[in-house]
Formats: sequence, structure tokens, C-alpha cells
Amino acid sequence: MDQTALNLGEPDADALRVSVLLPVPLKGPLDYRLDAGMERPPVGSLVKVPLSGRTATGVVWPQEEGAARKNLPLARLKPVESVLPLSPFSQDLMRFVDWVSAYTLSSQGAVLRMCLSVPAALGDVPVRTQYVRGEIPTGPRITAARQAALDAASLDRPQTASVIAETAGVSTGVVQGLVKSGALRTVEVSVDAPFQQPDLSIEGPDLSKEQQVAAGAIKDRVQCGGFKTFLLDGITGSGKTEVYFEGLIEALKEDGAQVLVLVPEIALTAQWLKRFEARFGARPVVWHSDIGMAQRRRAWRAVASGEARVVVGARSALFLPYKQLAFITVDEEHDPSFKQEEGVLYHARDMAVVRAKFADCPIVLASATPSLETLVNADDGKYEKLILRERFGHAVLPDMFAVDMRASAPVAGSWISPVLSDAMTATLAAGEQVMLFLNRRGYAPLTLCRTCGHRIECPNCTAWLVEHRFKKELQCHQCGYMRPTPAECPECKSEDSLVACGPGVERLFEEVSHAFPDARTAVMTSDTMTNPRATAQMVSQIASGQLDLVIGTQIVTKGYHFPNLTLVGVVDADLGLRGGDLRAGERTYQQLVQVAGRAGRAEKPGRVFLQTYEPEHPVVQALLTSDGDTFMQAERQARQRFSMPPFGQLAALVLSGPNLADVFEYGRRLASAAPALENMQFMGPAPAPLARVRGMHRVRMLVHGAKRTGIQNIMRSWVQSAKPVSGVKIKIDIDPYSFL
DNA sequence: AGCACGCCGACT
DNA sequence: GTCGGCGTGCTC
Repeated sequence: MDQTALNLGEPDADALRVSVLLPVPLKGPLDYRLDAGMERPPVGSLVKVPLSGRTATGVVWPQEEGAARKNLPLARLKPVESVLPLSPFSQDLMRFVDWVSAYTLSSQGAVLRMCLSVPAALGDVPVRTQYVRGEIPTGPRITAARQAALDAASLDRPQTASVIAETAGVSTGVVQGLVKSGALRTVEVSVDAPFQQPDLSIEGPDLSKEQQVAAGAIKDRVQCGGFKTFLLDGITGSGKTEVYFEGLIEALKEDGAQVLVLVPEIALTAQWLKRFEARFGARPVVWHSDIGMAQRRRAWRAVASGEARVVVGARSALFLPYKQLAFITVDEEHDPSFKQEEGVLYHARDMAVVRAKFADCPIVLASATPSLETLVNADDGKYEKLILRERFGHAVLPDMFAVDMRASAPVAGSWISPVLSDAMTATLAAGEQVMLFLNRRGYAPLTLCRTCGHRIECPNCTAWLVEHRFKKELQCHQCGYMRPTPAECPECKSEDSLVACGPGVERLFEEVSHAFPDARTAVMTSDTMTNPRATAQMVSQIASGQLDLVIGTQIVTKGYHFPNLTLVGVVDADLGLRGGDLRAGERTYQQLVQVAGRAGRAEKPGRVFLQTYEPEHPVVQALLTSDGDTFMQAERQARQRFSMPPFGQLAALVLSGPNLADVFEYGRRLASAAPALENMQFMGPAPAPLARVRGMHRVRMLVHGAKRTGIQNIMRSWVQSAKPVSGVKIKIDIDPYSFL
């Protein structure tokens, strides 16, 4: 070790000090020492460093300007072990990590972890030994077998020994012999195949006038560069995708530019990818939570190296280490699944706008039913609004009907009203397809005992067990607990006394099978679409007309285009309104517009029936009159009146632990430590609606403040000022979407 | 997040 | 008498 380097008196001691952010939830970066001979890695470099007895991979982080840091003496620092041969993080990614950390009150390390989510990507990529023809040596004899193998080998395209041997019809031993003599040259080839590059010369479809206007505005912005947010507000089937594709293509014309399309997890369907491939002549780099480890590594490295030009992914794709991000689209921007509800709690749509700002590039938020947050930003002039009012081609919006379930009640044990049933009969007779939408998996949401009234509950959660009759079991949709459906009441032991209460999609399937025995019917839920193959098969069966009737949960509301589907029945339009949180109305409206949008997407016009007990409800009225503007205007006024988001700000605290009294004690301590602020209210503690999950008791608190109060700082100092209770976990959710 | 250190139950 | 449970605390 170079002792002079450790001399604390050296004025340039800091020259040997590097700040490294690690993907662990520490307060901030840790300092490391550069050993003599090691060049200072540029900020953003990925480095291996020792961390409490093991080796961790981190990123060289910018030194905080100004604020004097209490530095550990150089001698106490551990050395940087090595610098990884990967592109350094871009400046804008590091700023983004810092910003997300500050906004969500998560540690920088926790945010960095989302960027480095692929442990295997950081190491060496496995290689495979392949061979090409080398110079012919003079020494060894060239036998017939050897000649065949040489002929089979290529001069420039490496192949594995077994492929060469097989082509030549010889054993791999012959190939090895040639390798030894130098007639075949060894090439180490990465097992990760390169990604296809998009072909920008492909002609797009003819765009309608309004599509051209919208695409033109986006393309202009891409050309002149810089940050700008667009709201692309177009009715279902209006061809929003084609519009933002134009923006992507324009951005890709710049050398090395990378573009990102964020989609809700379940909207990333084979159909969508096929459409993409047709337009770009290549598959995009796909990123979501359950791609395999090898694909993850391949995608991550391609993004980091700049090889990946187009990335399509779920919210976590926002944290990939793009080299040169030039354009972002958030498709279905209103979708609630963009809110991450575990770990770092962030909203991918909002964070995407911030990412675009730091990357200084345009971003498009696309939706047929934009969120109120986005609409308000557009009205305030922060976003530029682009509107598509017409369906693409000949398609028109479906006709909407409300079925008043009080007047047209189904017979007992049935969930389909006579009105809807008649419409189904007519549609099926015309050779067209029907979709029934019910956002409830399983057979029945509740099972109770007729004799003693016992309701079968999850042992770990405050939730009923849901009967799944196909699988003959009861499931907890909260924690995954399952048990075989019992024959007798678990409480009073009466036999044949358990009754299913309420409908699920499986029960609807049973009813439909009796009422329409000739219709070929399928159920589409996460239970029946467990893998891409099963999903693709079912989708192609519907698209090709091998199925007549589809019963589905919300999984059917996105990403699919079924040309012969002309009737949609919403079995319970009121379902999403119950529970009544802040956004229940908005969410239900958005969801039902999306479901309705599945009907009549091609030549034939569609019809939508909404079964409801509240036909006068504003959500139902908005759907019937296709007047979303008025509905959202009313929502907006209500939110404004109560200073709710986006006019005010919320933050939630969720306390959880195995002992209810302890959890409440922590809540009380927090409540008494709450600062007295004029423009901020502190509510709770109160038992959460989901009072127990996985055996943990849950208590909630809610903070409501005016906009731009710097709620993060207040939350941080507040929580720090209350003494924690051992065994109780605390979770801070800035801008909460779930109130359970 | 890991990983080690540190005090209380059922076993060789 | 130990092996081991995971609560608590630290990582440059």
C-alpha cells in the first residue's frame, strides 16, 4: 500500500476518495479509497467495493456540492476493488435517482436497486466457444472427413463444434482435430444474441387528418428537442398508438437515441408486439417483472450499451440505465397499475415526466380516459393536449345502454338480466361475439353456512376466502392462502350447508353454459391465462372466431382487438363504486370506457349493456351520453372543493406488525408528535380497511396538505420525532392511490 | 438488503 | 452443557 496516499495532511487527499452509492437502503453514498495505480473512475461508473464482509456493486456518485460532509479519514476507507467494463450511468439517470429518492422518501440506495435489478447483468456474460475457418496449416493430412468439416465451417460466421460436425456428417472429434492444427479458429461468442434494430424506412399506415395533426405536433417537438409533455387524448380505437409510433420513429432518426414505451403490465400482449413489429420491422426490447434471468441480463446490458433502441416495458423499465433517452410514451397513462405499491412507492407516470425532464426529451401521455391529474395539468397549460375524436377507419363508438336491475331483475341465482340475455341471443344468432365483463375472479366472493351463518375467512387476513370451483379450492386473494373446498361447515360441521354468495366469472360461466349451451365460451382471467402460450392461444381463438362468448375480468379490458366482437355486457357496473375512495368514480368510469371500447372496433357497430342498480349515477350517465368531459369536470370541482389531489396533496402512513396493541401505540405516538400546521391536517391512527394481512395488523394515518407545502420534509421530521415501537413497520406513501 | 453480534429454548 | 431462534445494528 502506498503510504503517502494515506497521508491525511495531503491537500489532494480527496483525489483518492470516491463516493459510491450502493443498492442497499443506506442513508446515502459511502466513501471508498482509490489504490495507487487505479485511475479515478468517472462519475457514474459501476464499481465493485467491499461492504461489510462481502463485495457489492455500486455506482460512483457525484459528490454533494457545498454542504460539508463529515468525512471518514482516508485511512479508514476500504479500497475500490475494480471498475466494471460497462457504460457509466448517465448524468440524468443519477439526478433522477436522487429526485425519486427525495420525493418518495425512500433511500437513494433503494431507488438505485431498481436500476441495478439484474445481479447477473453486471457480471461477465457467459460465452460459448464457436469456430471459423482459419489458415490451412501445412502439417496435417486433410482427410475426406476433415475436408467436409472445413467446408461446413464458415469464414466469417462462427458456429459451434456440434453444428459444424453435424453439417459435415462427421464427429465432433474431427472438428477438435482441426482446431488443434489451427485449421479452425476459436471465437468466444456471447450467448446473448444481439437485438434486432428497428427499420425506420417502413411506410406507416395512412393517418387520418387528426392523427396527422397530433403526430405532426409531436414530431416537431422531437426535431427541435427539449423537454415537453403531451397529453394524447383519443377515444378507444382512434389510433393513438400509430400517432406516438410516429414520434418514436422521429426520435430514432438521431444516432444512438433510445426510446421508451411504458405500458400497464397486462397491456403488453402478443397482439401489441405484433403490431409493433409490423411498424418497426423488429421486435422491441421487452422489459417486465417476469421475464427470465437470461432475457433480463440481455435487455439490461443492451439498454446500458445503447444497443437497445426501443424498450417497451412495465413501470420498472423507467429505471433502466439508458445511455441517451430521447423520447418516452406512457400508454394508458390513467392505468392504476402504474402506481407501485411495494418497496419504493412511486407512480410511474409521474416519474416518467420527471425522467423526461432530466433527459431533456419529449414525453407523450396517451389515454382514452386521461387521469384527472393529467387533465388538470393540460388545462393549466403545463401539458399540450392533442385530441383524437374519431375512431380509426369505419369504426364508430358503440351504443350504450343502461339496464336498470331493479326493473329488469334476473331470476334468483342468475346474474344476467333478461334484457342483456336477449341481446346476447341476438348477437350470437348473427354470428357475432359477446364479451361479459365482471371484475371478480373465482366462483363466488363469499361462502357461508346456511345453518350457523359462519362465513369462511382467511386465517391470516381480514378477507373472505373466494371459492374457485374449477380448482375445487378456496383462495385468499390477499395472501394466496388456499384450502380445498370443505364439504361441511368448518364451524358447525353441518353437511351440505355451505352456500356460495355473489357472482364471480366462474359462476357466470356456469350460467352462460346453461343459458347458451351451443355458444363456445371461455373464461379469461389471470387464472386461465397463466402463461403467454395459453394466453396467445385463447386470444387467437377469439380473434379467429373459434369462440363465441368470452367472460373476463379486467384482464380483457386492455390491449386486445377482436373485430367480430359487437356486444359487451358489464355484469355489475356498480362494483367499482363501492368502498368509495377518492378515485372510485374516476376509476370505474375509466375502466368501463375501456371495456366498452372492446365492442365494435371494426366494420360492425357495437353495443354495450351496463347492468346497474343506480342508473342515475354520474358514472353511468357519463357512459350513456359519452360525455366524459362533463363527468371529469364534475369530479374536478369536487376534488377542488375539498382540496383533494391534484389540488391538494395526500400522504399515507401504514403501520404494521404482529401485535395490534404495539401497532396502535406507534400510531398514537405519531399522532401526538404531529406538528401543528395551519395548512396541513394529520388524521388517524385508525385500523386499515384491510385490518390484517398475512397475519400483520395494519393501522393507517393520513396527512392532507395544500399543494407545494414540501410535504416530504414535514413527513420526514415528523416521523423522526416519534419514538418507534419495536416490531412495528412503517411505510410512507406519498400520493397514495390505495386506501386499503 | 445482507450479515454479524447477541441473549433465551430443546437437544446431542 | 451447546445449537439456533431471529431482534438489533452496521455497512465507507
